[in-house]
Amino acid sequence: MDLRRQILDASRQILIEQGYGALSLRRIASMIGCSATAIYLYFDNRDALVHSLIDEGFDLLYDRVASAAASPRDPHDALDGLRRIAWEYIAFGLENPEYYEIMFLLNPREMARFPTEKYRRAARSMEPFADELRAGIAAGRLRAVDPRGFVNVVWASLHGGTAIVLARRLDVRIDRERFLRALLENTLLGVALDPAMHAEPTAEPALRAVDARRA
Amino acid sequence: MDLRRQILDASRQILIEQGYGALSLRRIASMIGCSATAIYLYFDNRDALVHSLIDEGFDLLYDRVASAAASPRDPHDALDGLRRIAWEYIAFGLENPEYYEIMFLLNPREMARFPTEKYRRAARSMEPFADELRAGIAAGRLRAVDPRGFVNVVWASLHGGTAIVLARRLDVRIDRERFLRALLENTLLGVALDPAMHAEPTAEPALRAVDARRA
Amino acid sequence: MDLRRQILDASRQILIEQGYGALSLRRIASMIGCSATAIYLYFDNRDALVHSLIDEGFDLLYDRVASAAASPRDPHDALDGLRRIAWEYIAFGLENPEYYEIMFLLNPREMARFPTEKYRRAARSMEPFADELRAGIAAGRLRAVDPRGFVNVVWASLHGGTAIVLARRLDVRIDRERFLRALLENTLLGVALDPAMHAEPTAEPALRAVDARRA
Amino acid sequence: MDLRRQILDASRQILIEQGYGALSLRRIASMIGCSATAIYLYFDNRDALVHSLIDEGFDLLYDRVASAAASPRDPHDALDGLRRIAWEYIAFGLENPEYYEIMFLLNPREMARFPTEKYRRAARSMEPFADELRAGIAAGRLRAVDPRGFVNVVWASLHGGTAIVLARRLDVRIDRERFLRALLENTLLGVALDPAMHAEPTAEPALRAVDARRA
DNA sequence: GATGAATGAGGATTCATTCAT
DNA sequence: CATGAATGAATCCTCATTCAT
Repeated sequence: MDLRRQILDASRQILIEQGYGALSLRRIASMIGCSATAIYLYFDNRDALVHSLIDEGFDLLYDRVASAAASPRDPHDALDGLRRIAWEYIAFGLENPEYYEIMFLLNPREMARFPTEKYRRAARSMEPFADELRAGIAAGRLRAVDPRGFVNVVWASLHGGTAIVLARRLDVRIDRERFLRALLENTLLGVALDPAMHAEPTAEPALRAVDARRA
Repeated sequence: MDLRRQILDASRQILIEQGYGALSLRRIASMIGCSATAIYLYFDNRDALVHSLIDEGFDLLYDRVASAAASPRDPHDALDGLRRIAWEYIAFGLENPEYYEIMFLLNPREMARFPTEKYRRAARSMEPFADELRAGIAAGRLRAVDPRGFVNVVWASLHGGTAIVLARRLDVRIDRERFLRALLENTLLGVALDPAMHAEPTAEPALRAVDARRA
Repeated sequence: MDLRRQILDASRQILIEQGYGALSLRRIASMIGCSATAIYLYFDNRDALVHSLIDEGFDLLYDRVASAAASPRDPHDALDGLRRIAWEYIAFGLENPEYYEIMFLLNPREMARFPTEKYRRAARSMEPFADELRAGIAAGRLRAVDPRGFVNVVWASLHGGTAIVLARRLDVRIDRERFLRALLENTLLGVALDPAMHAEPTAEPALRAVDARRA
Repeated sequence: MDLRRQILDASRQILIEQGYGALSLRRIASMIGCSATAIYLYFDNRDALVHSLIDEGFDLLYDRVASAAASPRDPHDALDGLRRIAWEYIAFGLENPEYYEIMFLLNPREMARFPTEKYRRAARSMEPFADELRAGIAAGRLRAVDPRGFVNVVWASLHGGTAIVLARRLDVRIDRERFLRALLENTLLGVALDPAMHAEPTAEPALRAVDARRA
């Protein structure tokens, strides 16, 4: 019924199945079963449509990350909060490759048409992480580092890991979850007071879900 | 004269100036001044051309990284070798955005036509790093970790940092070099025996060169 | 409030600013702020709308020409009346390029859908001129010519001059007003009893106004 | 065989039969029987195609006018040369309405994309007339007037007459040829030494040809 | 080796118009 | 009186690719 919603969903599906390059108005229309011109009733043009998708993606990511930040955490594990937030970021990427693609992987040239400012919202996604970090430092649970700098460092690591997995560039013999967990743990070392705390990673529920879906 | 060479160079130039989306045979041909069909004499099709570029890129990257691994290092700094190699990877990405784009940033769906195996060569690029790592561990200069796992972790970090910078998604107020150095130092923490060794980052020559070129 | 009026006015404005090719229902509607379908409540279709504009234009032109014919004239100048009327025609064209375009310049094929008869009203616009001419001949102030034939000759001249100016095809080094006056004087030679009466053209108020508006 | 020639000819035919607004690449292609994209092998884009047509038209017009200027003339008729040249202009317009349309009648807004300079060639078409005029004045056969100014005046008249006829806006009860001849004679009055020379117009061969073709 | 001619599929977008409300 | 939803046809144009030369 809600054609606008249908358009956005069809776009995401095409993104998932065929990639950004295949996201044409015609294809969207034929997938929905409406005329290509109907899309113009809801979006000014193709870019505006992608734009809306990007906005949706950033909202979704922020909500997930923020809710992870709001969830209860292990009081005996100083890194637990950071870990949960970081995992949520990764899980978002793996569970919503179509959003992640247009939000973070889109060819820099392709996205030149989109207002740079929009992409700054990427940084906002890491704010809950920054808050958690500052709180930990203030409470003396975490090593004192420059919060802003460290947030970017963590973001880069998470992004790198997510991108590599999504692009299926990881050696098939490597267990994805172990890889991502090792990446995260290594990254968080920078604020860990006691490196000895880093035990073997256990099964990560968020990733299990992704695996199940993909299988 | 060597038309094949000209084609590849023109392709790279288009990639640099206009991005992957603009890489069309027609454009390549008109830039060189030959006919579009002439390209088919040297490449089976458009994909094969990109393929060759990717191959070249991987060769180039490997050479740089390998030569960094072969260069003399500070005997008093256990991380010096790893650092040099890692920096070389980053520098390659920043200096050759056109190669890096098709090698690592290309939309996963777009490149579905390329043999996945080819992309495994990405891993090979990190072999010199792995060698250095194993040597360090064997010599007791580095903390004992699973070399293969750690290499992937480092790769993810480097890739994330490089990708963020290339996509110009880093907050403009953040100094790029400091960001990348912090990222690298934080990543190498995992194998550092003595965390106290991490001093303030100094100017990084490789990045200076990139800056100069971009300016 | 009067939507019909608003539609017509918006159409004229689009005609002025963007030309006939840009006169689309969608554009009209968006300029007014109503729906495109609303236009169909007042006009059968796009053609009918243009039709109405043409009608308006012919009415406007006739009124101006007729009022020029009714204005007092120099009793010592036998051509004064003809001159005033002719100038009014030219001034109408230059001041209302949007009307003039659809009335007289519209591609003959484009307007095939409009009843040819409508365009015959163009001739009616010259009737005051014809009357003046007949009166002058009857009074012996003007050379005896076939009125109907001469009216068409004058019309052709005026139209040619107006069209050339509106299409901006006149060499920029040529003064527009002098050009038009020379054209008019030359045309009126045919009914002038004494060619010596043709003095230097003085400033023409009607054109001054147009100039002011365009500047 | 010569597709470029075919494209131009088909374009002219569409122009004649359906007008400028109907001149689309698809229509051209389907008329010829080739693909629409084939047109791009010979013309950069639609504008360039029209451009070529305009160039052809101006060349054709100039050739005709120039050859009229070169033809022998009645030594006893001071206006004979001017008359022949002017008629040739009119005849060109009536015989080649498709050329005349894009050269002189094209909507001013539509042709904004074409270099203004091109349209200056319109003036060049009147040069043979200007030469003849100057020669006549120099020889004392014609009344001394400002040649440049008078040329424009004549051009405006010819253009007006031609445009009115082509647009079929002339009252059907008026004989087209008589109308055009009257227009021309009246226009040439400005340089005639002896107004008494203007006899009844005789049949004009050029127009007969047009009539025959149209019938 | 290299080219020119040609194509079919597909790209985004605009338009006038209809219909149910 | 007015609208919103929707469409089909049309617009120009770009692309990778083929084929005969």
